[in-house]
Amino acid sequence: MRTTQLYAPTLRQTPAEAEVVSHQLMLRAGMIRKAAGGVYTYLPLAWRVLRKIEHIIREEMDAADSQELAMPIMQPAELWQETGRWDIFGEEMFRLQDRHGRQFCLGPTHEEMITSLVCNEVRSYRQLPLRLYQIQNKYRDEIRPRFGLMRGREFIMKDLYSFDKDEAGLDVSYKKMYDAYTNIFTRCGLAFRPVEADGGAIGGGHTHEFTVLADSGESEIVYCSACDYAANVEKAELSALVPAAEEMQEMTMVETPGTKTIEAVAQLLALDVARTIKAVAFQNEKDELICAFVRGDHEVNDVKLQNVVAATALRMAEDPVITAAGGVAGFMSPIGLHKEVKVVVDLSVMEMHNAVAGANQVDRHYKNVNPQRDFKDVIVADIRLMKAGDPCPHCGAAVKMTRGIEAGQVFKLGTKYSEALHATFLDENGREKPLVMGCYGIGVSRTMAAAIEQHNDEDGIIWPAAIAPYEVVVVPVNAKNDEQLQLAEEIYRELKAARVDVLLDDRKERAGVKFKDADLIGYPLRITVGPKAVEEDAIELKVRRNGEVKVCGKSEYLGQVTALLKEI
RNA sequence: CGGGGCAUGGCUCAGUUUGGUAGAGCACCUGGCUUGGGACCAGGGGGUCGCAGGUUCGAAUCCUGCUGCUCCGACCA
Repeated sequence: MRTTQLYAPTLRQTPAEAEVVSHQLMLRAGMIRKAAGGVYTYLPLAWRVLRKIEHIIREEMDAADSQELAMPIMQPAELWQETGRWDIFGEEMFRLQDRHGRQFCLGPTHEEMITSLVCNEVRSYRQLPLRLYQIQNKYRDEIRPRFGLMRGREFIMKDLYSFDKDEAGLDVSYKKMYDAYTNIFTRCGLAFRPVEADGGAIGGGHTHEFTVLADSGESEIVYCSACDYAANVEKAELSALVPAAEEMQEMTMVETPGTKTIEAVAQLLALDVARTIKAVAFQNEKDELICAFVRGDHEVNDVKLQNVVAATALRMAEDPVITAAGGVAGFMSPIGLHKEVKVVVDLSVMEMHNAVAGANQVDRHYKNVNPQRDFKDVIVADIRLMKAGDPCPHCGAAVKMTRGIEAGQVFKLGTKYSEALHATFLDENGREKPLVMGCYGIGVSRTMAAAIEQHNDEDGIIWPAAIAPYEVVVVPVNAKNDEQLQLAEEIYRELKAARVDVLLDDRKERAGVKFKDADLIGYPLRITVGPKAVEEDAIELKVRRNGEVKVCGKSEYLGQVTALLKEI
C-alpha cells in the first residue's frame, strides 16, 4: 500500500470530545470517526488492526476445537421472553418493530439464539461437546457510552458458546478457552492477567476476566506478589484478620461531639482507626435499610454486600430511611437498630477487641465494644474490599493492586439457559438432561483500544507488530530525489515479495511530516531512505518502541527487518 | 436519571459580557520556493454561527423551548 492511496486522514490537534488516550490517538491517527454517541466508523487502518486481532482469535478458536458460524444480529422478542431477559435487559437493549408490529432487538449477546438453535439439532450425547462462535457487532444501549471504543453502544465481539453433557465436560471446555484466551492476548502483544471475577447477575458461576493492564482501565484488580493469584477487587475473597488477644473490658458510652467521620472519632479518642468500627448505610431496591460494618481502615465492597443480602440494587441510604429504622446518621451502631434492619458485619470486625463504635445516639460512641460479645442478630460475612498489602487468599503474601481493561471473559453458565429453553439431550443411559453451557467473550474493538492504552507515548501509538496496521513503513526522505524514490520503491517491492506487511510513504511531503505521521500511527518499524542510503549504502531501520536505529546495507536489511519484527 | 460544561468552515478556537450582518491558526486548492522531525511567500475556495420560536429597525450575541455532544455520579451478560 502507498500512503497516497491510503484513506487515513491524520489530525494535528486532538478533537475536544476525546478524553482517554486511545480515543484521542485513534481520532488523530485517522483510524476512527464518530457517527453517533458510542457508534464509530472504522477507517482502513483500524479495520486492518481489527482483522489482525480477529485472525489471531479465529486461529486459536479453531485450534480449540471450535467452529465459526454467524447468527442474526436482529433477534425476535419471543426468544428473550422465554428466558425472561426481554424485561431484565430493560433499556440497555435496542428494540425495534417490523411493519406488522412484531418486536425484535439488536443482539446484545446470543445465549438465547444459540441455545434455541442447538436445542433443535442436538439430541444425543454423541454430538457433544459442541463449541460454536461468531465475530460480529453487538448492541447495548449503555447508559453512558464513553472513552471512544472502550464503551461503545455498537462494538465488535467474539462470542463462543460451549455445550457439554456434564460438569466435567464443561471443565474441559472452560480450560480450553482459558488457554486459548491466554494465547490470544499473548500473541496480540499485550500484558494481561486472567483474574477471578464476580458472577454478577448471572449468579454464582465460575468466571475469569482477562484484564489488559493499563492505568486508565476501569476495573481494579489485585494480584499476588508471590503466586499467580489475581482477582477483580469486587471478587477478591478475604478471610478475617485476627489481632492479638486482649482481655475484654466493660463497654461504656463516651461523649464524642461532632465526630461524624471515623477519622474524627479516632483523632478525638487518640486511637488508631483500625480500632474503630465504621458503619456504612445502604438501602436496597425496596428502600429497606441495610447497615454494613467494617473496620475503620477498611472499605465496604458493595458487590459482596449485594450478594450477601440478595439485593438487586444497593445505594447509599438516605437520611429518612436511616431514621425510620431507628438509626442516627454518623453514629450508627449495630446495637439499638430496629430488629428488621439487616445488619451485616465483616469477618474482621468480629475479631476485634475493645473497639470503638457508634452508639446510635447523637454525639456518642461506645468504647470497649467486643463484637463477639456485644453484637446480637447480625449477619457475619466477608464484605470488605481488598486493599494493597492484604494477605493473598492462596499463599498469604501481600497483594498488590493495579488497574486494567476487561477485554475478555470466560464463564461457566451451567444449565440456566438450557433449562429455560428446554435444550436437552439424551445421555448414555437414555435419560433426558439439560445441556451444560459455557460462554466466552472477547471485546475485539475494545482489545484494539486496550492495546493503545497500554502501548503509546507522547508521539502516538506503538503497535505490537502482530496487530499493527502495517508492520513497516518505508519513508523516502526527499520526495524530489529520484534516486531515493527509486531505492525506496525497490525496498518496498522486496519487502512485499518477502510477505512483509509494508507501506510506502510516497507523499510529496517534507520528511518531518512523514516522520510525525509514522510515529502517530505507530508502525513498529520505519525504514528511512535518505541521502546516506543512496550514497553510502546506509539504510536506516528505526524501531518505534524504543527509538533504536540500526544502519545496514541493501544486502542485509531484509534479514534485519524480519529479525526485528519477531522481537517487537 | 441527577449534577456541571459545550455547540461558530474538516480540526482547534476567538467573537457573545456591552446587538450593527463573522474572524484567526491548522487543513484544502493554485503558483513559487524549500526538502532528515508537523517550512515559507503570494493568491484562492469553503460557515443558513446546533434546531425552532420570540424580542428588535437589526440577533452568533438577548429571551423561551428543543436537540446533540461531553465530563462526574448511579449502571455495566
